[in-house]
Amino acid sequence: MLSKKTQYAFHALVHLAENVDKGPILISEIAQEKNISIKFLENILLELKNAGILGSKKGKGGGYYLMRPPKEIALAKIIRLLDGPIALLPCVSLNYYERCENCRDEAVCGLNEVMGKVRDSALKILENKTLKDILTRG
Amino acid sequence: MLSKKTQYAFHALVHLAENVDKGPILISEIAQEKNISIKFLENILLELKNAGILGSKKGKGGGYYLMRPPKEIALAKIIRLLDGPIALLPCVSLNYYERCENCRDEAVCGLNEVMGKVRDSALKILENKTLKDILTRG
DNA sequence: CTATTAGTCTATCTTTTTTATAGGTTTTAT
DNA sequence: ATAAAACCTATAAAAAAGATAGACTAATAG
Repeated sequence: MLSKKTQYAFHALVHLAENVDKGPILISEIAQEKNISIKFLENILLELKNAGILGSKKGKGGGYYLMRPPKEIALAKIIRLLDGPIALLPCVSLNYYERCENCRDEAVCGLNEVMGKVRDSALKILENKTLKDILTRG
Repeated sequence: MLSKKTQYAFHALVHLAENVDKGPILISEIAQEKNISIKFLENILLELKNAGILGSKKGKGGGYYLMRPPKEIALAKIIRLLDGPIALLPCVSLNYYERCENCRDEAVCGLNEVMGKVRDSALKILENKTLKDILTRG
């Protein structure tokens, strides 16, 4: 499961994407709209900003905004940033690989092989779907 | 990521599957072979037994054994038992569903839709691949 | 130039989950 | 009887998740 942090990030990003035309959006507005603790959200948005995904403006008329169009922000990027590995096992993670401590040889480990396939099938979606794809429909 | 508990369970089950012909297998043998804390493993095997996946025999000549042939034990079942939901969000989980607290209507939530697809693609593999498919190859 | 607004930064705290251990109990084979 | 081995319950230790606090900095309006 994704952490609350990542779940909140997605909802916040959706709100920002749905209001791109309105200039910077207040943290407090997002918090209220999406039912998220404002202080917790503050940290999350800051992390997204430090990763170059969001920009911000201080003072009156300030707030947060997307640095790129929604269709250029892949879901996988957000998950990896806030939650870490997408793979189910460290030994099949592309970005957070760790050697398996419990098997002799990963090259012939069937678990490794199957979990690699699960990772691929998840990535096929998460690398290609973007913020644009998760906006409210209808 | 799967918990250590679930990872250990898979490795233990593989060992049991690869030794089905040898009668009951000692916890201590599995622990040594797979490099797992024996006491931790004890709890895990007990849980698998209580779920009907393993059987056991006490006293001399005792140990654990599979209750069904490896090809009838789906990976999804093990994960759900020890780790809980396979889905990335509570609101798309089939077995551990919880309503989304952060969106107005799941029926039109794009995040819900995409994460549902990720769940389906993972389940397509995890429901169909069994213990037999993760035995050491070659 | 000062008051207000709003993000920035860092630290801490609480709770929950994960991982692991301890130690006695029961069952079974010999 | 004895020894082997699983059973059971409790607890502890460590890590991660979730949340909050408060002082600081930058921008804007007047």
